[in-house]
Amino acid sequence: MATLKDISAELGLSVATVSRALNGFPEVNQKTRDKVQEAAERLGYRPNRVAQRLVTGRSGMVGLIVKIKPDMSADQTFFEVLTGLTAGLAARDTELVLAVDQGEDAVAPYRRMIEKNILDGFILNEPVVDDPRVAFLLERKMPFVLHGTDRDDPPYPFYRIDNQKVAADAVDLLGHLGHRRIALINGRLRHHYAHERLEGFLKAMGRHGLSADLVSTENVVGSDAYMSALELLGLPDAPTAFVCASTPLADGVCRAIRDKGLRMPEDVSVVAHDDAMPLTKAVKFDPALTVTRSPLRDACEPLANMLMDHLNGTPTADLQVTLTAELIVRGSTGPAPKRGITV
Amino acid sequence: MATLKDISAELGLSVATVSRALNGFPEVNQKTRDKVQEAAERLGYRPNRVAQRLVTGRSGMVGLIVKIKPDMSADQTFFEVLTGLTAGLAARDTELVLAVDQGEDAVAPYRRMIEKNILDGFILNEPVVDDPRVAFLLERKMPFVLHGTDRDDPPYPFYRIDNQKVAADAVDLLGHLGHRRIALINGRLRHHYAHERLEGFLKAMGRHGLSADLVSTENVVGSDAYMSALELLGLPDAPTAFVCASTPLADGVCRAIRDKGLRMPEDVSVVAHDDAMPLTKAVKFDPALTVTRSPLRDACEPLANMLMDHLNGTPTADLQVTLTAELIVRGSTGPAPKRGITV
DNA sequence: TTCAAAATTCAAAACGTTTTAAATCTCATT
DNA sequence: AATGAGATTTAAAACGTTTTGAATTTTGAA
Repeated sequence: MATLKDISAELGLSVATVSRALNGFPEVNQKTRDKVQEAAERLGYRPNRVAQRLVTGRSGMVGLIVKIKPDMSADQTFFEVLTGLTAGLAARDTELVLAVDQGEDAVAPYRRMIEKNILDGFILNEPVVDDPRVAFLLERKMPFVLHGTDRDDPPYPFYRIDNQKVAADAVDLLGHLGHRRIALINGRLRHHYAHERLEGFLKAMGRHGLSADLVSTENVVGSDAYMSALELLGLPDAPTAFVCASTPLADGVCRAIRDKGLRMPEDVSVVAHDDAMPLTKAVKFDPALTVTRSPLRDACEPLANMLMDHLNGTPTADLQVTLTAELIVRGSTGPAPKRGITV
Repeated sequence: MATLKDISAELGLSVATVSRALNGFPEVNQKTRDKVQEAAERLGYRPNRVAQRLVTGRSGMVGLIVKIKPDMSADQTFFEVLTGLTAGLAARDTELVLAVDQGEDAVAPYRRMIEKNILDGFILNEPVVDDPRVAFLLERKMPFVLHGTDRDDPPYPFYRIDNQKVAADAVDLLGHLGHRRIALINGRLRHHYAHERLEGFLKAMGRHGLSADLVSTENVVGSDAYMSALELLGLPDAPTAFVCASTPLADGVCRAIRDKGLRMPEDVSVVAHDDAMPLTKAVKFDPALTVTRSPLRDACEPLANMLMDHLNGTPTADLQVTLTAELIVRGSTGPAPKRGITV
């Protein structure tokens, strides 16, 4: 493999000039630059990244630690995330190193990777409230970006959606349609996003002068949501609308509505948040699902770029991005039924 | 971050001695070694891998390029592979770098990674016949190990199962049970393993003096196998037994058998090869599936170790492993029915 | 023609480790 | 006390790059 020295010997130039010529420094003569580039091409020169990294102090690698949950099998989502991240990182000449979290202590794999001393930073996802990984990385001063947040006023770079607004938009839509009894089918409160959704829901309900007594949390999969919805629909003052934290949860809710002999949207309306995972497509629902939409895959490249910017010294304040999810009204929402429903 | 120089300054020793002490060289005085280790501990010394790699010429990273097929969603398998590989590599202080193959030319991502000049080797899987990636890596003299083979007499390290024997064992079992009309439901012949299975099937059928005219290839998913089996079962001289290349294919075959109003194993026997993927479990079949079994996840750690050995100069001949799959007889196979079946 | 300024190039240091070859130390033998 | 073998340590080179500070060449004006 040709080195800078080979090129410099070939052309009778110093290594420094060759380096600068190839790296586009302004102070090198155009003729020299041309010669150097030609020779580099001819000799098949490829910079030795290891040497570059030794001198720049960067490893050129960032870590992603994937948590393997025994119950869930990886869906296409994971590959989308992977594709997005590697694409974004490749554009900045950085590699993605993968490790596997096998359950134990959440920070253990991060500690291991840090001690190996080969990573410039991390990409974190699926934060829980006051995530211990976040605390650990902050303490060790290891750069990272978070997809989502783990607290209300985070001192680190993140890329998230406005989860309060997600819930509020859903409530506003349903409120304007005349619904008074609106239920929330939320995820696990250990996730910060679930907290935010709940808060947004409560505030919006308050603005509409509605009582927010129909709240179910800790729903993980569709069948949880199914059970929760069934129970809520059995109440004397049952909901006429559901706000769901995800499309899989909405799927469970829709099943419950059907099984109760109710129609959607005539009897009950449903709004869900849609991360646009390939498995449960909102448009595949019957009727198609009204959603707040924010494709997960859209987050990957920004995340990669933000991490690189962070490493290059961009101040944290400039790396805190909150997106607004788009509200897409489809067939699963309609005007509130004229009177209460009894089953 | 403490360096060797810091330790050497601290103790008034030379950097060389410190390095040797920490790396367990025999020529350093025990007292010195103790002092060095204590100081390293105290100062929190971690070797700078980049520097190590610059001098040793190794990057300490190997690549895995995952091919994303738009149709299939990743099953748990991928995570098992990932877990196995990272565990095996971590034990040898090596990281796994992931890249994504987005469809284009099969060798393109390998070329990209090679030109980046940061990988010591590759792990390849799912080879096709005369795999272009293999040809490319051989030509570039880039070390790799292959899970499976892409040709009959491979000049590279591999870890595979004896696919001819897989098919032969199935045929032998069925032959001894009195079956004369045995069908093969095979995968795509572009995969070398499918070739080998076919060859083993044909040879074994020949040994039993049976005509191997019931062969279906190019079955990718269960529904393909369903159609193929349906067609074969409609023939005048229909099969009384099926040999299937995988459990998902066996699932399709079983559906076809049921839909034809036939019983398993009374009317038709089924044997499949079982890579022990979590999605389609052989024991979940009714009756449980007779299989040749060879868990995919068992291959991961050996593969990682073989690649490391390969990098360390172990001759290729010592790194060509062929395992025999275990034959597990369960309820899906029984004696051939007394007379032919007509539907 | 001369000289200062600008443009360009250079030599050398630095990054943190491993490894080679040489130097020093220790200690038993003469 | 001198010798020499063995044990231990050292200085320095090497890996391939970037970068600093100095040196050289070129340019343009006086």
